[in-house]
Amino acid sequence: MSERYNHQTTEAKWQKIWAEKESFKATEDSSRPKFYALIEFPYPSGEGLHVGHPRSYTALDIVARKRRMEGFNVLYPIGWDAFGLPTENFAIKTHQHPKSVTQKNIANFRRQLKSLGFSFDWSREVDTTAPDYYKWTQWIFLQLWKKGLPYKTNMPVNWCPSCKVGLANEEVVGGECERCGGAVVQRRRSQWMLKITAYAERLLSDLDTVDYLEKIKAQQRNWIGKSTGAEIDFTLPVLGDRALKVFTTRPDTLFGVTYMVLAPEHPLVTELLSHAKNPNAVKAYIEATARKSDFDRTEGAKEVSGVALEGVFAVNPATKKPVPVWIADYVLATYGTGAIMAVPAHDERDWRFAKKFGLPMIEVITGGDISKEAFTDIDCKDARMVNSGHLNGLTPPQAIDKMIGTVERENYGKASIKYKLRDWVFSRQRYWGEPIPMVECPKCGWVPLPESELPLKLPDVEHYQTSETGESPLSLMTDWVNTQCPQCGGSAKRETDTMPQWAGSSWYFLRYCDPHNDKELASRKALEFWTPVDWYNGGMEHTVLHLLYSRFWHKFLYDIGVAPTPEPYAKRTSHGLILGENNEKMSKSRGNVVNPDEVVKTYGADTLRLYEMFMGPFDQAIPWSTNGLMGMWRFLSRLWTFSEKVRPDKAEGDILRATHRTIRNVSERIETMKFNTAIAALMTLTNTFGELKEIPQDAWEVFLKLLAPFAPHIAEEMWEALGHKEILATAAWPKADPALLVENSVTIAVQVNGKLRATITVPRDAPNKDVEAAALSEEGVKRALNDKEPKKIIVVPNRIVNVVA
RNA sequence: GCGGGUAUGGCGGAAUUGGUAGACGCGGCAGACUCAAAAUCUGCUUUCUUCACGGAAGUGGGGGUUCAAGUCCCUCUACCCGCACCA
Repeated sequence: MSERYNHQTTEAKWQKIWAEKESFKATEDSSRPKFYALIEFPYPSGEGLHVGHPRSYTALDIVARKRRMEGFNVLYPIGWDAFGLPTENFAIKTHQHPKSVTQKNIANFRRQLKSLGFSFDWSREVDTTAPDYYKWTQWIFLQLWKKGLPYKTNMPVNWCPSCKVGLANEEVVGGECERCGGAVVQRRRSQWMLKITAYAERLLSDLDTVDYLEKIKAQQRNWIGKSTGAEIDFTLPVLGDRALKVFTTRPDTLFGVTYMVLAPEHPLVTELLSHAKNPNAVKAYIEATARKSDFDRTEGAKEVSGVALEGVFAVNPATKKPVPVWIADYVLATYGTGAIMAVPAHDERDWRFAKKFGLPMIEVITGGDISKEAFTDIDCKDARMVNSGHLNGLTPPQAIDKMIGTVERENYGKASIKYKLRDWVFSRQRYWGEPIPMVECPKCGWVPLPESELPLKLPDVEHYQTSETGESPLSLMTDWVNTQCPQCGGSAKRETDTMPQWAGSSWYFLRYCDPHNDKELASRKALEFWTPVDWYNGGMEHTVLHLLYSRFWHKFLYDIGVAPTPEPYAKRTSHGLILGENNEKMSKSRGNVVNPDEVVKTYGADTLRLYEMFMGPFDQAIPWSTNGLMGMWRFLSRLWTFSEKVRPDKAEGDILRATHRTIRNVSERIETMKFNTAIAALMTLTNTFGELKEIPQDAWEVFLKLLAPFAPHIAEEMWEALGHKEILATAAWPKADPALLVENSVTIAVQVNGKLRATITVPRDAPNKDVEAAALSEEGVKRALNDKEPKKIIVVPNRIVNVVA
């Protein structure tokens, strides 16, 4: 063994050995329990790997390596989520084909990941842009079509003028494009939609069956946004008593309704307009709101606006009295029924609106002061119904139940549930995505491609730029677009929009189970063997959309008998961001980006892996520290010198106990993702070894096994130096002996009136009397007692003595 | 506004879940080695006070429960993340 540790040769050596031995290849071997560890497959950008990627990959690599040593049959796969905008934009800018850009980027990512020594099964690599992969993405779309889940509709879409692409609501952040940060405008366009709302209830309730971090579940619930209440019909005399349907979560306040509000886009508005005395003012208002972006509408929330439909009234079904009808943009066309009953006394927005326009208020719940603010505390002790006919005297929750009964009995409404979740905008006017396998025939309408024609390959095109009108680049490929209707054989046109990037990532974890299958998405046998994913780790930025979309697709695949389980991921955790050294988000423009290649070259993959796990709690954002990184390098260099001190002895006494304590600590802390303290435990044992002249080999071997998941290369090298022929990666994980976890004697604290005055060392489980006597004979205790008699002595065995004086 | 979270030395952070606050690492200081520097090694390193022994204070602020509180309860403050005119 050379004196100084050479990480470059050692790391290359072991990476080669693992590859040659196929040490991490997963097989469907049912003699051992399976474990499926999953990380979010990367988007292979031109910038190369970010130091944030290895944080997640190392964490599950540690878990995967530990599981293998524990005897599990482990699947830890990797692939590329390679369709998408940045590549396409880069290709346009540099006059290359997106395909070749993608291939280059993948090659670079593959090299970088391999240099970090992750125990991926490289034989199962998938690439969402490969035709034999997206064939199955398209196949899933055809299955969705059979069940009526995709539909095409003309709808306002968020349009990013700079990316020239329609965006899902989820991709618009604060009125700006999530990708480029430019302002988003509204356009009307025909778009493919997926009916994810049909799965809203199951996506919500099945969260109870999975082990996700609580905050992830909370975000999913929040996004789905379930509200229970009632739909109530108000009749509109001007339209011959046709109903204006509203949704409310507060049917108890029905007697407090003083006006109605329709969203400007509500379908009844046009008809009602002709009955209003002020049609021009109303039209002007509607046009003004149409010009506003969603962002302006919500950002201007403090300034309420609206217009009355003068002369138009709706009849409150509870009181039979007419109330005026208004139009205001604080009511959203896209939620509920697009219309509300306004109860200004008990709703903050209605209260603000009524104040501004001088509309009346009726208090129907006591307990607040509605002249100052809306009273909305439904669970307030003093809250009782008033001015509400048969509801008077009830608490609001009682009144809600009773009113729903009344509404249903008297037949002007029904109990109802609404969700915030909206259908998924599934088409993009871009080139670099999966073609949607649909054909539009003038006679037959939208017709799916037969499955035998899949994959529908992306044609090569000269220009990738979206046209100014917003059509996909594929629309310019007339040869490709013009085709025959699969149903009637007549001339027809292909869909030229492509799928969003979310499509390929919604099922990739299934493909890993059987990545080379050309008959099926994956064989039922392989899916039954590997799924569900046992542990999925990824970033918080994907805990809403990617998780929701992939759960949706998975549930659908379960329904049609493809996936064996209703939920794809048994457990989901998240890692925190790695910030720049200046505590800001890493970015080129801030000049604080750390390049993993350089770290690996200078300090080695093991140092990087250890450092990223040690830098702080795994789920928290944490700034990079080059000094901290060097500390890890010192730790490994120091370890290296210990090899010379190893003697073929058996550990005894304190060293044996320290070793077993470390086994327990490291084992537990890997499972709870407390990697920072797991490494601290390894360092503590290292410090113990440092004090020894000779290190017993059995203790040293245990240490190397514990180190192996974290710093696999150096651990293998030192393991081999001991004369082992089999690699460490497949050695057995050590078990802590409970008998060795307890000390023979314990040092316990002695307090006087709760303050530490001395420590005493006594035999484990010594009788309380002996412990008391030892405590009282301590100088520090005597001094603090100052000749006073103790009133009471509390002894917590093996922990603490507190003398109360 | 709603939901989730955080607050501990100069810094990143530990604390067996109510029992010796500051593990581990970084940084700093002193010493050894060296012509010198780097690297390495050895010690010290919460603050105040004391020549010293020792003592006092201390986990964002205030209050409470307890023999005992970073940990439990009440209350206030600050910051971070997500969602947000969602009826």
